[in-house]
Parts: sequence; structure tokens; C-alpha cells
Amino acid sequence: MSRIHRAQEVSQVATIRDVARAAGVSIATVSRVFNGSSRVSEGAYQRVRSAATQLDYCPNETARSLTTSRTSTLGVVLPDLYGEFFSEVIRGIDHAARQEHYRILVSSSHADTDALVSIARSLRGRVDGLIAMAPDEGTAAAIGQMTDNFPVVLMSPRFNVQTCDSISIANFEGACAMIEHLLSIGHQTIAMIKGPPGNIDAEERLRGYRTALRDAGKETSPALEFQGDFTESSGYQCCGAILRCQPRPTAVFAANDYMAVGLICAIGDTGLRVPQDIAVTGFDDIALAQYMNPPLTTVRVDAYELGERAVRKWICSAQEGGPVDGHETLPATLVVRNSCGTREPVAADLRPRQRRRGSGT
Amino acid sequence: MSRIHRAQEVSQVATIRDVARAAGVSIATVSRVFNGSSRVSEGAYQRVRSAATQLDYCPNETARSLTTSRTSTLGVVLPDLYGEFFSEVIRGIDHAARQEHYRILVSSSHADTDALVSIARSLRGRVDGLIAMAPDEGTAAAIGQMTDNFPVVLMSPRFNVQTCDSISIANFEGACAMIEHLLSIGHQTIAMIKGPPGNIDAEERLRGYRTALRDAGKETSPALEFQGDFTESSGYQCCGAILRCQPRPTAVFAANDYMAVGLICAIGDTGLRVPQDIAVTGFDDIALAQYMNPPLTTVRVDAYELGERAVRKWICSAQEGGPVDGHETLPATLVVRNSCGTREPVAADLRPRQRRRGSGT
DNA sequence: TTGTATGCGTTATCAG
DNA sequence: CTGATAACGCATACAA
Repeated sequence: MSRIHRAQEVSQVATIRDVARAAGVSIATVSRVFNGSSRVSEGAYQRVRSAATQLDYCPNETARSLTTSRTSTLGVVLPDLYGEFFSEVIRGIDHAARQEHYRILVSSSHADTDALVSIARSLRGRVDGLIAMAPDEGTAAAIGQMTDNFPVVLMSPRFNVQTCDSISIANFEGACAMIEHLLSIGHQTIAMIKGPPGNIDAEERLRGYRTALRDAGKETSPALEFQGDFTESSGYQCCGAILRCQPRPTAVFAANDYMAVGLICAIGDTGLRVPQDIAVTGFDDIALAQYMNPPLTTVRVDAYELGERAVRKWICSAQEGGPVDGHETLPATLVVRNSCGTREPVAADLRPRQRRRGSGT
Repeated sequence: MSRIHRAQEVSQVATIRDVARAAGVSIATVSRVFNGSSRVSEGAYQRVRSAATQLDYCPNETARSLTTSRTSTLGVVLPDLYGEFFSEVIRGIDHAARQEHYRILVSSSHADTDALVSIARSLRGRVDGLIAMAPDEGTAAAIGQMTDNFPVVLMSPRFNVQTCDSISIANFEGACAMIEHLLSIGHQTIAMIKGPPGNIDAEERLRGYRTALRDAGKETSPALEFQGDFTESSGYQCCGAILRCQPRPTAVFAANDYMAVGLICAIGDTGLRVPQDIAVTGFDDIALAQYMNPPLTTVRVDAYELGERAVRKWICSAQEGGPVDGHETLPATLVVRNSCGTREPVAADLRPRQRRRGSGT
């Protein structure tokens, strides 16, 4: 074959064989040098090293994967990539994965269960396992089934199937804490803007809202629950209906910060003031929450840590060859700022919450 | 070998051979069925299909890559993942890549040139090419060298090496437009908060600021240029020095929105008002810009489109086997809101700029 | 149309 | 310590 003469032919990438020939050793020795395994004589080691740099040799990861059946790649499947929350989750995953010497294969925008499952399937063989965020229960269950010698960590609450580990945020507890706080500072009528139907996180937050109200002896009412979809504009659009409500709510708990932002914006347009005329709170503690006017009272959720811990969990799971400790819940903490009617200083927590880098543009 | 009897043994993943045996054909035929190539008799086709579904067979992508030397994977290398900008870039890349049937392998947090280059190298063999964002010129040049039968698209301005295609945002033009606008509405003394030293985008924006001032017959002065690093807190911290400046600037142009946000927050703490006492503008048009109080005048940059177009460009480049049309620049458009002293309605552009999904938590 | 055989670049198992 | 050589799972010329 022409393989022997292709010296400078078309700048083909050097293979292990080229290095072996150049170093005057066998491919086995070259392999040993690059894997640090076994003992290799000093002389051979040096010759291989220099031949490798000379030829700009870099082991072919694909071939390596084929023989070892390990890809050193972690699949990440998300329903979407929009917004700060996902961005932070990925950042946390990326960081932890790198520390563990894994690369990440990201895939998102999977509207329905089928799409998500098919993606997950197509990743089999390309990745050593999966970290998947399932927006609804059907998807969670479907992904949970895949765990066939294929470690999966699900980022989804209320998932009690035993086939894989899962991790989530304390949506319910966070919502309860928020409502309890609003009640404690005197709010009597508290409305809620709900998240998209079917979304598990949204449902958990709604459940927290209702539970906390009932526990306080208040009654819940559909008239106080408005349908949103996690977007700013849905929050904006709820404004009219909320203000027309009789009696008018003194506080509104939005299922996430984006909707709270939209609502505050809309309220401002009507001439009413937050929090003097009506209090507004959110959930997530996105970056802009503390910079708004008024600063937004919300529930802090550490998306970065969620991602990081999902990876750690996955690593354990992969080493054990199966689920290790079932479900894990990350705490959600109440962050009281001005939008709910208390008198914290406007930029009180600017410095403590040090953001790393604002933009790369 | 035990391969023959391992029927239900340990739920090993089925290979092409298992399917061939089950369907009573050769592996070549199975391969043909899965690649749609050549003609396969209807009978064989059906038998293979049913055997495949029966065994839950899924072609091993790694092996396929080894023979075809195509991975169907696009490497994405970013300096960081923090903030809305990167998040949107990835979203754009992910979307376009999926359309082109590519997966994306993401890697970020590469402080220095060496780290970034080593990552890029280690990806060789795992990906069919790279889309890389280089924060500084050294890195850009280094990555540009890699293009060795390995298509690369650089997301970086001012990159004039011919070894690969590149794409960037009109930083210079955007900054010019901003300064021209500020001058046109009567601002006489305009300060600037610069981005991190060495960052090409930051430098281009600074250049635009200076050029626009000079073109208007104004003189530039180091006393009016303050050092920031793209973080909110750096903007916050610049406040004191800016207000002490004599004469006090009537407007401040921050090299990105995050710094503008920090500055506005700090100004509010001093009791001064934006824009009545001092105008503040930014760059990027992050989501929160329009919801701030006052809404932020800024320069809109479509990060999503940047990512999308980088992929299209990469596809072309990969098909041609080399750079196709050199450098491409995405427009940056001035978005005038209230923070610079004009009288636009607060939520004027809430609806036109429809955000998709606010959060997935 | 179908099957056989070879190679992709490595790792890993054995003898030497 | 080192070198043949057999997998790994698949694609593909080539032969039938």
C-alpha cells in the first residue's frame, strides 16, 4: 500500500504505527508510553516521546474508545438552553466534568418526550452516560428506563423510579418559605402566577404555595392562580387580570423570576408602585434580580451547583455500575429584598454575590 | 468464545453481527440497510429491520467513526460559559448543528492560550472540526494554525490570518453609533468603562469610542477611560472615580451591559439619578436591559445568530475543505431606551422582543 | 443482490 | 522490558 510512502504526501495525521517506526519500536511500546502503563525502558521512552512530538502525534480517541469501550464523554440532555438557569447548569456540569477528565456532549431543545428519548438513544455509544433534565414526568420515566449498563442521572424532582439516581431543587420547600414570609410580614391576599402546565418544577412550586397557605389557615382559590409559562411576557400579560381581582392581592408570587420581572414592568406601566401598592416575588434568583428596581425578593437556586453535583453523582453511579443513593435535593433559600415590602438596602448583596465574568463579547 | 452463548447473559449491547445472525444475512447486508446504500432485497430488508428492533440494535457510533473517519460532531471551544452572551451563542450553535445533523462537544473555561490550544488539540479525532471563540489575539492565532485538514471557524474580530474563516460582531461600528447618539442628544463629556485588557471585543469597542469622539472634533483623554473587566462589580466600583472626575461626565458608556448595570446600581446608592444627573449606556442588550429602571440604552448584539451563522460557515468550510469567504461581521444595532436621557416609554419594546422561555426550573 | 475479507487506530493478551 | 497479534464494531471494495 501507499501507506509506507505517504511521508509528506497530504499531511495525514500520524498514527501509532508512524511513531513506532520512527522510534524503532513496536506499536505496543508506543501505546505503553502514552498510557503510562507497565514499565518502559528509559531509552525507548525518550525515543517514543521525541518521535511523537516530531510527528505531532496525538492518539486517536475514536480508536481508543473502540477498544476500551470508554468514551470519556458525558452526554448532557436538556429541554432547552434558553436563559440563565440552563446556562448555569451547563457551566457547573462543564466545570465538574473537566475536573473528572470528561468532555461533555450537549444536546437540547427537545420539545417532546419522543424527541428527547431518541436523542438519548442516539448518544449511546458516543457517551459513557447521561445527565438529563426532564421537564415532565413522562420524559423522566422514559429516560429512567434507558439505564442499561448506562449510568444516568436525572435532574428532575419527584422521580421515584429506582432505575437511576436523580437530583433536584427544593422547589416545594422554597415556595413554602416564600409564602410563609409574605404572610409573616402581613400580606393577606397572595396571588400566584403559575408556570407551564406539566412542568414538574412549576407544579412543585404551586404545591408549595397552596400548602403554605392552607397551613396558615388561609384558603386557596383558583381565582388567585394565574397561568403563566415562565416567560417575561406571560408575567407582563397577567398584570391586568391580577389587578382586576377582587379583593386585589397585596402580593403576587411568580413561579420564576422572569415572570416577576414582566409583572413588575407591567405594574409600573399602570402607575402603581412595587412594593407600596402591591408586592411581587419570584423564584430562581437570576442575576438581574438584585439589580432591579425594586430589587426582587426571590428564592435562590444554585443552578451551577446543581450541575456540578449531578456530575459528581454520575461519577459515583458510573463507578458503582448502578444507582447509588437515589434522590438528592438541593436546598432553595429565601432571599428577601425590597420587592415584597421590607426595607433592605437596595444593593445590600451586590458584593457578597460575586459574579465571575459578565460577558465575553 | 462465550460471545455465542451470551444470549441474555449480561444484557450486552447487540452488535451488527448479532443482527446479521438473527436475520440470517451477512453483516454487510445489515450495514447496507442501516446506511441506505446500495440495493437490498425487500425480504432481507424486512428481516434485518425486525431483527434490529428485536435486539434493540443501535449502530455503534464509535466504530462507525473509526472506519469513516467522520464523527458527526462539532467541537465548541469557549473561554467561559458565564452569562447570557455565551448561553445564547451555544443555543444558536446547538440549534444550527442539530439541523445539520451534528452533535456538539462543548468545552469552556480556558483561561490562557495554552489551555485552550491543548483542549483544541485533544479534540482532534473526536470532532470533525471546531468553532472556537478566542478572547485574545494570541489564542486566535494559535487556533488558526490548527486548521490542518480540520475545519475551524473562529468567533473573533480582527483576525486576518488566512488559514481559517472567522466571524464576529461589529463592535467598532456599534460603539461608534452609541457615541454618535450620545453626542447628538447633547452630551459633552462622555466617559467609558473599558473591558478587560487584551480582550479583542473590548478593544474594538474602545476604539469605536475614541474614533467617534475624534470624528466629532472632541478630544479623548485617559482621564475619562476607566478600567473594568466585564463584571457587574467592576462597573459598580468605577462609580466613585467617575463621579469625582472634573468636569463630571454627563454620560458613561460601559463596554458591556453588566458593567452598566453595576454602575447604575452604584449611582443609585449615591442618591444621583439616571439619566437626569448622569446618563449610562451599555453594550450587548442582555435580557435585563429592557427591564431595568431606567431601561438601558445599549447596542444589540445577536449572540444566537452569531452561533447559528458560525455553524453555517463551518459547514461550508468543511465541505470545501478549507476557508471559504474569510471574515464575516454581524451588525450591531443601537437600541435607545431611557438610560441615556431620551424619553422612550419604559416598556416600549417588551412585546416585540419576544423571549422564548424564561427558565426551566 | 449478497457475502467475504480487509482495514480503521488502539488496547491488551501473551509469549519471548 | 518488548514485540507479535488478536480483538473492538463497522464500512466497503471486491468477488460471487
